[in-house]
Amino acid sequence: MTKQKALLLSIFRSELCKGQHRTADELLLLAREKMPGISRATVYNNLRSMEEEGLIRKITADGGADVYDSSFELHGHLICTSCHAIKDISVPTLLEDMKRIAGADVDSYELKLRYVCENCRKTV
Amino acid sequence: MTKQKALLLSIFRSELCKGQHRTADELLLLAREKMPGISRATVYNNLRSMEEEGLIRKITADGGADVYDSSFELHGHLICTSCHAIKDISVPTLLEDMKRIAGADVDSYELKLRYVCENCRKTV
DNA sequence: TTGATTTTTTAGATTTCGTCTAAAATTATT
DNA sequence: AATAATTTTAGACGAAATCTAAAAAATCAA
Repeated sequence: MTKQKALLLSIFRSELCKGQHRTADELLLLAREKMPGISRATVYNNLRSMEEEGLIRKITADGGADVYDSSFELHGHLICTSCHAIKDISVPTLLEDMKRIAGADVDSYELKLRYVCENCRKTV
Repeated sequence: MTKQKALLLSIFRSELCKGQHRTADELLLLAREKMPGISRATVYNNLRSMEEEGLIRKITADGGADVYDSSFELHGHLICTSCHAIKDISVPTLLEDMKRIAGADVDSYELKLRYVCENCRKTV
């Protein structure tokens, strides 16, 4: 385990990322506060390996950059089509349901639910 | 309705796109067979407006380019993590289930199920 | 229809995000 | 300690999509 990867893991486990969804670029900036010279490629390399190890989860966002979250549990995302805010949502039986419907061994899923959040609903 | 947009719609409704998932670039090439001068920007413009009108659906792919499909019904996608092939899957009650679980008016969803397709399972 | 207004198209530049490269540094192995 | 394997680094590179400003086309109004 390199210092760089350990740093990224600690960032994910810190309050900085609790319940948050961070872009690679944000994570690069957070990492550089502790380790100024860390390279962009290193952040991307480690994000990839951490995702492959199941330590973090990548959400392929619609418009902008991909976003990472640190929670271990598989879950869905509510995405506001107006302000683009993302909220986690637990969907307990979805994986099992999908295995049954698909008739195949589904390994994981990515579920994005589009809606308009309360805030935006008010201010429109 | 411009000729360009009409052409793109006809391509989506033709056999060329039935049950297929096409990238913007593929659609540009298909369009240029009929209208050689059509611009890349025009294809992107119209894909966006057609998606906003609900005529087509955009799937933000993990690695490569976004992909569009022409089917009207909301549905999920089974994506093979080995060969990246995409298959449609009908998930009848998902939208209603999600509205209930989220306690909010979910407008639509994007569901990607990761699995290894039969072909790839054999050849590993 | 004619002229004015709005919308769309076009070509190419630009931006954004992420990957690749090759050398240097670090880490692991013998 | 010497060798091998892995990771980091800086910056170049690439793919995908958006932006720009001018031209063309479509729409609207009289």
